[in-house]
Amino acid sequence: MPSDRARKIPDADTITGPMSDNDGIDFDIIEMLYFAYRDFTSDPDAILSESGFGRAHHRVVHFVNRQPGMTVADLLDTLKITKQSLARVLKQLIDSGYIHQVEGPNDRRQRRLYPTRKGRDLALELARPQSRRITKALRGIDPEGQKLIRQFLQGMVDPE
Amino acid sequence: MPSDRARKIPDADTITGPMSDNDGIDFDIIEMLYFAYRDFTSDPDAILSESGFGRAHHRVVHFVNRQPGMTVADLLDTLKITKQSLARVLKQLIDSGYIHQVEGPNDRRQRRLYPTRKGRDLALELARPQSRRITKALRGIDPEGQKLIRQFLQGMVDPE
DNA sequence: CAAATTATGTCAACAAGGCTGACATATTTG
DNA sequence: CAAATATGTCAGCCTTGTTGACATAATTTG
Repeated sequence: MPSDRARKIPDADTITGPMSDNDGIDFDIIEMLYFAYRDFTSDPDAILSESGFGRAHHRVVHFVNRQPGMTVADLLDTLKITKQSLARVLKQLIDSGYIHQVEGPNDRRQRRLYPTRKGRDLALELARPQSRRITKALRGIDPEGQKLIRQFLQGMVDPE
Repeated sequence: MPSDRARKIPDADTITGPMSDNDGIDFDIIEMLYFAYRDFTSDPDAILSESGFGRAHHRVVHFVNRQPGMTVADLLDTLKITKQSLARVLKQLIDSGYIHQVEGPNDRRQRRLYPTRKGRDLALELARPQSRRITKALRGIDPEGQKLIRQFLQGMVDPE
């Protein structure tokens, strides 16, 4: 049932020319970033959906494995989400044995986060296809070129 | 109320060593992609939230501006989402005058999508901060290097 | 031409993962 | 002791994805 609001002919306020890199805006890179990230996350997403976890769990597992012993506050700073959002997924990861909490050694209010063996294994399993994708994309690019790519990606991040 | 399940001392199943690039996995690039994309989308997100739109609207406005006259099916192929998801945001964009539908010239079932002036302006406004960010990240990288970056990003995308 | 296929729209329900606001508790700090 | 800090939790809301089912108009096919 195509909507009855479709016109037969473009009216005066219908733009027909494509937006292209002419305007000094690099639409190609903008789009490539979108597609690259979409596919980059698709591999772990597929693995996670089997365990009933999602992308949010992936991030938490990843960063806790990268920096075991980090506090909840560290994680909130890294992810830039609210503690209520974090609490939901963190609780599930703790309850299902992927992450342990340890009382802070100096400050007993803190909950230091550590992966379990199971948590480490999951993090590695999720990283593997992403690493494969990156390796493939870097194929044929020499170390200098790879350094430029890192520099570019780093330059895209807001300075802290 | 720190949970009563926090241990005082890491037990046997607590991994304390960080996951690092040793395992042949490039965790640095994995993380940089996450941070880069997060910040890359933050600029348009901030603009959109003022108009009551979200990231999904951004994508639709972007692609319709990139290829005016594309059909709904084209858009579904590009975004790889379901038509029900698309319908929600597309309807809002049409109702608020950012996008027009025109009956397909050969196939009258089709709804060709075109931006209005307002839609084009929005797409450009959203692209501008992203373009600025890219330009900044590319600063000091010569054309050959920029080509490698494009090659890398393209290589991250699944072949169609 | 009748039947099947295609392009699109729509209703309903559900899930993930963001958000805000408010409040509670334990611990540390001044 | 009072204030600040680290964390947890309840309740509700929003966006944006999902599935399944069904409807309509137009085109294509046998």
